[in-house]
Amino acid sequence: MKKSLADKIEQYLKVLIDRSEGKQIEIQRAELAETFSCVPSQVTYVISTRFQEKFGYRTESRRGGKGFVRITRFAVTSDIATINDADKLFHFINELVEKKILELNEGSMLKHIVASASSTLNDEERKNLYNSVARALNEYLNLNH
Amino acid sequence: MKKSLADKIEQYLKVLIDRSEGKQIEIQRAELAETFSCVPSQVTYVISTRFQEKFGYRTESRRGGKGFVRITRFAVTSDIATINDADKLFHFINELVEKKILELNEGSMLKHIVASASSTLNDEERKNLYNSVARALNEYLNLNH
DNA sequence: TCCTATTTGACTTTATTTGACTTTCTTGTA
DNA sequence: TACAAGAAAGTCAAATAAAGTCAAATAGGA
Repeated sequence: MKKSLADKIEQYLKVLIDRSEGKQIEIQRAELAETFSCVPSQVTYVISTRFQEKFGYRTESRRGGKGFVRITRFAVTSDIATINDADKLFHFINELVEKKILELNEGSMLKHIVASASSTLNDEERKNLYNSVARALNEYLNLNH
Repeated sequence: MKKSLADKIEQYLKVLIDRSEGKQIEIQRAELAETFSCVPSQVTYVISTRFQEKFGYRTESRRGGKGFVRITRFAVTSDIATINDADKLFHFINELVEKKILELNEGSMLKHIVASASSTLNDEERKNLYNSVARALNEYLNLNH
């Protein structure tokens, strides 16, 4: 995938978080913008689109001198309950692939299973399936990683 | 039969997929249209008529800057229709692991997901899930071995 | 001819990038 | 202590980049 600037900044931050103690980092918006030669609001954009609560991140910040933006990842697991459509589930699976927790092929396989299985279900059943798979996958990963 | 433009684009994409790692490619619609000197919606047309689920392809996309269209192929086959309960499916998975077609942990993951996810589904949904997983596995196997 | 598949293009929706302006802190100084 | 200056982050809207939709026009085959 051709990476947009937003994608690169996202990836950079995720690596920092991965390597951090406590899955938490503090950055200075202006400094990060400097690093990527972009305007500071670009950083705000990335944070507000990619590090939302529903993706398992929480952010805090402070303005003024010695200001900062703090990003905390809470266990990948805690927002599983909200996965009830194909987009969210696929997003979840894609993230696992990105993080190298799943292989590309494993991700493809899972996505196919879901797409295939859901095609004969009604809306209610489908939601159920998406959520069940997300829970089950998460459960499995918790046990094995 | 004279090849239409749509046919040529289809063929081109299939070659790309064949040569790709993981039977998955990402293209930019506008760029491909440029290559074939046609309007972008022509590409959309090709993708929506030739790369459907029923032909063994799945697509995802993103609009906006650095957007893309991702096409993934999974092979389609048909003689696993009989797998419709947990025992048969688990037996099938175990065999694949024994034959070293699946890794031990891949097998575990699938069994876990299936067992766990199926517990919240009704009978009809459950059968569906078992069969879908069997099919997906078979496809996975066709692609990678 | 009639039907279906293809081609084209105008318009829509979504995502990203940029920058001007606003708000909120911290710190130094009277 | 109060206040002004400066440092950071936030907001918002415009500009740009890509993909999607839909329907009209055209081409090709039975």
